[in-house]
Amino acid sequence: MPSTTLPKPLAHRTRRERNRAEMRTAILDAARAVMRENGVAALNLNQVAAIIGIKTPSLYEYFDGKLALYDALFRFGFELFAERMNRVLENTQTWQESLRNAMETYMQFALDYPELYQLCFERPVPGFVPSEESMRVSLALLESSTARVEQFMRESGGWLGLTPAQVNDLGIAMMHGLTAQHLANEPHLPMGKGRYGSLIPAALALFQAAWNNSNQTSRPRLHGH
Amino acid sequence: MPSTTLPKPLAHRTRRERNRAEMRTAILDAARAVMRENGVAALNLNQVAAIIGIKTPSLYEYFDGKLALYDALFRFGFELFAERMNRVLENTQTWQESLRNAMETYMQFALDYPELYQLCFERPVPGFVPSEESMRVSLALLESSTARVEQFMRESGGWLGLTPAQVNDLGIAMMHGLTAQHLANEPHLPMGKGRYGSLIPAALALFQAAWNNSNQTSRPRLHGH
DNA sequence: GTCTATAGCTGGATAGAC
DNA sequence: GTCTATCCAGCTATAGAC
Repeated sequence: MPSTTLPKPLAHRTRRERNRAEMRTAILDAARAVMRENGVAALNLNQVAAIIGIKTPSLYEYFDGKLALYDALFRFGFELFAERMNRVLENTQTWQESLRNAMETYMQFALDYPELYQLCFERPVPGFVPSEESMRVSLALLESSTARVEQFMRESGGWLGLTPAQVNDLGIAMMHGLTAQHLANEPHLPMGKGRYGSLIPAALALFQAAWNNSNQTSRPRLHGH
Repeated sequence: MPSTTLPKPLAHRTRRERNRAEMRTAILDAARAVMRENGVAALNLNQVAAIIGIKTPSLYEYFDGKLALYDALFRFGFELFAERMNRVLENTQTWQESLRNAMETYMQFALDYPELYQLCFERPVPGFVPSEESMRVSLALLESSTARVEQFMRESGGWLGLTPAQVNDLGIAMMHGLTAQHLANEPHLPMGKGRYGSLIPAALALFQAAWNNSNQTSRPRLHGH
């Protein structure tokens, strides 16, 4: 029968008929599923292979080993995060908007991709050192963030006598603290719900109040109401 | 020589001449050393045994296994932390003092005992569930903390319209965020130094400013200057 | 590229002599 | 209580046939 020489429909193609790139993403997806189930540190190549229907040695056609897999995931995670964060900050006008968007994006990322969040921001894998390229992404993000704070502070005056970098770090600490506590205590609840998940507005109010206070004591109020 | 029948000086006694309680604490100490070196998740019974100069099977005379060891360490860590925290909060008068002491104690504990801090507050061990007794210590601490905040808020009026529990959680998140970032980035620096380690005063200023702001907008200022 | 087979290692835990 | 000897499981990684 000549019909067997026709290409099968996409939906019927098995994994081993995919191309290299598709296989790599399939492997990364499977690895993420395993990490979500067992914890990031308990990534297991046998399980990964089983999920996508191949045998463990075949993985080595696509990745050099377990650490290479971690590295690819780390990079992927940071790029995904940076993309989200930059997109969301791109068109914000006020520092209130920026801070709010940053906090919500950070927590939402942790909820959407807990395995990537833990790998990228909590370093739970002993002996794993991320590649330099990933660190560059991280550094660039931090710098643009500080620059943004600096810009806002130039426009609006002092802020408790802190430098822009300090204000930025304070925001990061708050953001990370809320997210870490939310993930540790109520990871099943969406952002906005639960003991810590609901506290982003409160955190914003904290910064807002401090800003109000700083601006009315450090110099004359220009726009009282 | 009859002198050999005399008891050896304490300093010369080998570990196997100690009693049961001493052995248990020696094992726990060795386990902590291993966790500090390899990471909390990479606790290894062979290494533990080697450190105190016994063979691995002998450990089972004192602990039922690896998980039992984790559990004992978790409990020990939480009791140590609660003791420190309660002692330091006992005689504080103002909320400023309390918050400052709590933050400093939390970060100092993380620096003094990074392995216990990670085990107790970051849960890096897949499959390990702490015992109920330890959780009771944790819960009691949280309750007394919230009660303290409630007391302060009764005396000084509203706080950005937040409940005492919310204010408490906000403080915990800030405290945890600063500490986690400090440990992740500059664990070698003491408290008060470094990007995040130096930000406790800034965090206090943030809460102070918010308190000022809240109290002068929600009701007339009684003691202006 | 995928497989089978297997090497090689690590590490937790047990049996039983002393 | 401590040891030696050993088991067993799990996992990474490689060799070599197909």
